Amino acid sequence: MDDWRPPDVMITVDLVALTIRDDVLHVLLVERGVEPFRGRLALPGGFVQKDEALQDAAVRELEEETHIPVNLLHLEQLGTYGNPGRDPRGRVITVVYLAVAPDLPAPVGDTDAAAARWVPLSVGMPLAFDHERILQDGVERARAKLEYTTIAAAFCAERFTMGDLRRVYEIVWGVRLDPRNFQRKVLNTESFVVSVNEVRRQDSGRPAQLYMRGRARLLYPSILRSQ
Amino acid sequence: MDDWRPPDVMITVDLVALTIRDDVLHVLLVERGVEPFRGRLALPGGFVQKDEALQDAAVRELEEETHIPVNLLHLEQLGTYGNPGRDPRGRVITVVYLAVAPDLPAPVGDTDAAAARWVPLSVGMPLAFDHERILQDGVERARAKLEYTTIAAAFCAERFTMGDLRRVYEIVWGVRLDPRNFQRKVLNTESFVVSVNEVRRQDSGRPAQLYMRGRARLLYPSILRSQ
DNA sequence: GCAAAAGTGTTAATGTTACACCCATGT
DNA sequence: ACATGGGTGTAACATTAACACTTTTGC
Repeated sequence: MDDWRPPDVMITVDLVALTIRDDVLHVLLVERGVEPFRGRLALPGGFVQKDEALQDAAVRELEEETHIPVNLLHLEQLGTYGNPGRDPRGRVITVVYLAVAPDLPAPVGDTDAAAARWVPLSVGMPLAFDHERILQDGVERARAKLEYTTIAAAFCAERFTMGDLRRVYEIVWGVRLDPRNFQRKVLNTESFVVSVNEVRRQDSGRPAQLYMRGRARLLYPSILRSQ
Repeated sequence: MDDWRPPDVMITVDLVALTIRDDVLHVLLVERGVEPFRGRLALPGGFVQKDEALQDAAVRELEEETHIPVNLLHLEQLGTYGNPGRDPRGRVITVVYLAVAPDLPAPVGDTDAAAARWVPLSVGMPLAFDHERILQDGVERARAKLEYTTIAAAFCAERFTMGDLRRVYEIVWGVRLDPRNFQRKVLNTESFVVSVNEVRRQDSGRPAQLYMRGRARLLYPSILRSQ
């Protein structure tokens, strides 16, 4: 028992990064350039570096691939996946973070082949490793958290209208919500959003009030999925 | 970049195991026999073995310390803690599982000093490593999940009364719940509990109907903490 | 009979849903 | 003028909270 050494393992951090683009939920994916699963799409990620906190590694990976300001991001730990055999190269345990980001105008200059890209989530595409399962878990987490947290605002730009926020719920849940009841619920929740006292003109219809994210992180009462 | 190797890390699995004993929430702790933190209380845990799934490691550790039948346990991943510096021996990343168990009569024979023991949670006792923070997170997770899952039944023995179940909520949340409203809510939730058609006499009062856990895992509507 | 806990029923307050209606813009 | 989306008000309905009351035991 004295000479016993723990088995060799490797730790990676992977990301389920979600955004809404053109009214469709998108996930950030990279195309693998090396075996195993060469050419297959995979969640972005990489090894945790020496003396690097897990969440810092997630932020670093995300900044390498996107250029979204960190203050507009929602980032939380999703779970850890470590089944033996999930990576043919050996025992690789991955700590997965869920990131929710607004759809910002794409930064210029990043067009090399290895770069990550936003892929619409609609189709059931094959991913490398156990990433399909992880992606499923991430989407389900986001869906669940819309109900009782203010995570929906993380899908919106810094300033957004009530319609923008409602559209997040409608797209992620795939349902229709009554705009009038929705607005009342959001405004009745202390500090979910704060008014900017400014309006935004759109293609049609009356200009909409603008809001910013408030301090609140939890919603009570929740915004219900059923309706 | 070709010769780069991922940094050395060690993976452990730790447990926040909770139960209710004598109407007080208890956590399973071990007294450390070696440095660092020798003599200090710590969460039970150990290294993940080669080709062992993470949850299997958690079950193994729990069975080594307690002898609770696995089918009566609730077990879920709580989170992964990997800040550099959390363990003075090197980079140790721990995947923590939350276990909820009924308070079974203690098995005979296990009385050696290194064995884990149930410790009442009331006092703010110093724990080894970052285990205080982890324990806090575990208790908060259990508190939150009482609202919208059937996890409360995992604190109860195989057969339990409505009063037993209500007492779980009252103890874990530290509140009083109306027995009449509570019973109605539980019975109105399909498959939260199933009746055994048998009663249990107690020290005083009318004998209570017995129930077993149902198939349901999620509660809708939730059981509210406020009231 | 009395205390204690289980269990049933009723009412008031609160929250949710559905929808009528007005507002401010582009075309 | 009309279409479109924003925004306000209200009534029907469902859920929750509070509590009066009965049941069944031990002492």
